[in-house]
Amino acid sequence: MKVVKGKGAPKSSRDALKPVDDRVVGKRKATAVQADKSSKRKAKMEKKAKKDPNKPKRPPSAFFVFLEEFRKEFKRDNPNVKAVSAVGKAGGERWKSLTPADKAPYEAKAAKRKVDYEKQMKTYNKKQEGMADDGDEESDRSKSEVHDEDEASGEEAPPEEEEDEDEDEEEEDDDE
DNA sequence: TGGATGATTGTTTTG
DNA sequence: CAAAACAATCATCCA
Repeated sequence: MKVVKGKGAPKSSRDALKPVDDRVVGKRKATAVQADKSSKRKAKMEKKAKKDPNKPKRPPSAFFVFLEEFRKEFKRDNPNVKAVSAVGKAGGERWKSLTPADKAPYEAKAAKRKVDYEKQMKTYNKKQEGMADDGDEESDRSKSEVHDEDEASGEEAPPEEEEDEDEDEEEEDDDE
């Protein structure tokens, strides 16, 4: 559990879907936050920036998959709300409200996303293979993967479009 | 004009 | 093993 932001309110606040503020943007904090390094991506970067030409982005977690759908609904119910934080908060609360069974489909999708990501990594690794920038990196792992060029190394998604989970997903969660 | 931020949680990544 | 950063989104904001 992360207890960094204070959030003194016990789970009560989370339980009840309290209306989120409409406009959260604009205020930021106090006109003194961007004074960091407005240059690259986020204010995090300390100093070492890795220069990656085109590295595949990380696969969205189940939460993000759920969020994508949730955002649509959220906007439907709150077309006036235009704050990413609003959806994020609402989504987070709702996410915790879902049962593992509900998250299952999302997780399944996220899992698929991850597999796809691995494929992208293989392609990405392949590129790196030709580009010997620094000489380091592992070396045995790519070889085994690249070995087969049937589907794994196939950069394009395989024709097999298995949609969703045909397996049993209803994981009867009895615990909670 | 365009990068940046805010907020959520989960996964990926790196040390 | 653990901590950090980053993944999407989108209106708003500063130089």
